Amino acid sequence: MSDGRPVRTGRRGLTINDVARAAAVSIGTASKALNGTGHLRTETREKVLAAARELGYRPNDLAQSLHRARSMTVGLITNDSFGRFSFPIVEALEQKLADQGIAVFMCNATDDPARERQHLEQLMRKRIDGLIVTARRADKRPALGPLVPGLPIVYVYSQADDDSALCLVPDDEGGARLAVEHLIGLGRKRIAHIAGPERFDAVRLRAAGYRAALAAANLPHDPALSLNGPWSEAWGREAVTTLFDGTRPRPDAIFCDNDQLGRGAIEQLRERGISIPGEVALVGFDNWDVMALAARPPLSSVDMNLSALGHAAGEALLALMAGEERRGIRRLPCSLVIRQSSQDPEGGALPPGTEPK
Amino acid sequence: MSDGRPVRTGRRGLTINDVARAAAVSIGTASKALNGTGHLRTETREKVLAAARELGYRPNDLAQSLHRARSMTVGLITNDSFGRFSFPIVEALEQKLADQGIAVFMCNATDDPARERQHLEQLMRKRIDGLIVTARRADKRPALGPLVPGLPIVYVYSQADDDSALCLVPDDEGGARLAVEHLIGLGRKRIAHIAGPERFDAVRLRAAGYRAALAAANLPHDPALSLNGPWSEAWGREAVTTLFDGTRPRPDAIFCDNDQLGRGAIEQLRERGISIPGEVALVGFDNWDVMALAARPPLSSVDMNLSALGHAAGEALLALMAGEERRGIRRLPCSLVIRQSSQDPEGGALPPGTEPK
DNA sequence: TTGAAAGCGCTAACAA
DNA sequence: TTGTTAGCGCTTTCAA
Repeated sequence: MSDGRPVRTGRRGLTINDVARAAAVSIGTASKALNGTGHLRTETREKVLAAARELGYRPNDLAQSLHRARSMTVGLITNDSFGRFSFPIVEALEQKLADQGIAVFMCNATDDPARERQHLEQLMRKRIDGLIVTARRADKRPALGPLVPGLPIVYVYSQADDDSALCLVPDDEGGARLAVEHLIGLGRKRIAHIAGPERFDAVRLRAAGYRAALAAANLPHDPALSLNGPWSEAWGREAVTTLFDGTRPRPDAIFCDNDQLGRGAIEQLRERGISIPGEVALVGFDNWDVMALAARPPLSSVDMNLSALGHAAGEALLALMAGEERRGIRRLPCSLVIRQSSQDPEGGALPPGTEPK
Repeated sequence: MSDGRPVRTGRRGLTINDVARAAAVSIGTASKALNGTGHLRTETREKVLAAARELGYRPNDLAQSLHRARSMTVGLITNDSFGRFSFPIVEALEQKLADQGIAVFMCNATDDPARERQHLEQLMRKRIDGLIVTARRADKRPALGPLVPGLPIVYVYSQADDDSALCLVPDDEGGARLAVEHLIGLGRKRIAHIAGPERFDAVRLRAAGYRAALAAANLPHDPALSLNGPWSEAWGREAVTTLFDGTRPRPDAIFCDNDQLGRGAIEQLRERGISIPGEVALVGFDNWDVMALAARPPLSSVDMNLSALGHAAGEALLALMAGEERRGIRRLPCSLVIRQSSQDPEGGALPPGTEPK
């Protein structure tokens, strides 16, 4: 085994050379055996494999990448201080890529463009094969593409101000329509909308979906029933107070732009002794279980299918990396999770595109 | 510029060779200039740097790592599929390491040992310089060290069943003591404890802290005031119902093992018309803002300082990577965030180790 | 079917 | 102070 040279020291691992020597073959042969390439006698191939296993050999991806000009890594730049929305996305994404042997560098930029640049620079030095960019909300952000021409990029839960960019976002409008159609299906006629801050793209889209659903059912749209405010439970409560202040006909259903608003609304209704879903049915947005399930009664909610979004993002990045051309904004469907707050008391059939829970 | 050889094709970047040629120096000189090593005339150094900038040269970390046997990457294996706890940790950690030019591979194992092994294998092939392991709860897990001898590992918010492992966790016992001492400081004598499931290490430690604080103040420990149950708001509500069922003297304060329990408790007290903090003061655990702030009144809570934990983990990993020896369990201090649910109505001085908010 | 050798882009030891 | 060169561990022609 010893050949007169100094013993390998430090954390340096075994090389393919060691395997070749142990198997008494050339290094080229060992490489072919290990990679399943070329034409080799089965016997030789197995001899090498056995030696590798025996020695506990682990190929060095760094060296491999150097040669192949593919690092089998991608970068992930996130601006959601790693929250509730990006995590399910990232999780699915990571899984999808790991299945292809691709590892993900995680970088948090926390909305600091300088930090983002710095990360991008680092990632490029590591020769990433692709990049995922994700953010807190689906509003436009400066595109990264021009900084790194040729690098495949997918924006997910995030949109770039560049038509040639590929962006994956939930279909907010469709999700809202789903919710409101469901309420209409319950026979409700006066459906209020407790909405988030209007500067959010998602908020405007959900409002559009709300109005579209009303229009499709020939229900009038009463602007007095749409209230915008912050993303908080407190606003959900306050909005209910306003809606039920007696100056206008009471709504018989409420669509809320997120589950915190929904929960606040439910609490306020409960305190006023208004029955749910009897007098007022509710649907929230996000399907954040910790909120939706803790509400009394549990809150129906639109699910953005973030895992599916992450999965799709992984798939899209792989496609781009394979040389495929993709661009534009893709809106992925939401689904509706029905809980007690909007349960049809009659137990009627569910509208299509929904799932009971 | 053209030297007769074929034009560089594909996504292959510029090499140090290109820079050297552009600056009309040798490749060795270029390397020294770029790395700030060796002795070079300032003029030459700047000429090289200028050429590099001009060309938009980015060193190839892969090649560099191959040579230096340091990849400047670390792996992060997480088992918290939920993210709420690990994210603040990971965020701080990533930042700490990025500052040192180290990038983090994020791997989600979702509690599947096979997946974890697979990830570890991948990471080793990428020649990571270190590994962080994090989990959902501070319970013991099988150590990874034996699988990858010599690799620096830090367990954070997670403990390995191996004395030689380095584990960083929040000081649950100390945190609980902080909370209960605060309640005692408010003059409360009968302090209940709404606890999580007993199989959790953290739950047992918090119970110990609770008892320790009582003992230190010479208050009796009434077992009837300690109730274990699931981590849900529903259990928080139910526990209050039990505590106030009239069969025992009423508590005048409650310490809850997390903020969901705390919020449930507050809601139930509110429905019973019991004033907070007047009749009953409360403190929760986790300082999960979305819960603590939405409660009425806002819930005081123990903060595990997860960012500090992440920062410390990064620092510890760097130390291990630098060859330092560290082992054992380190418990990092929690702090107390006081809100209305336990605000001293008199506005007295705060006990030490706490922060108002 | 196997072996030899030229590089992938970079660093560091040694020469000049 | 600068240039030359031998690798780092691996893949892939091209010969044998």
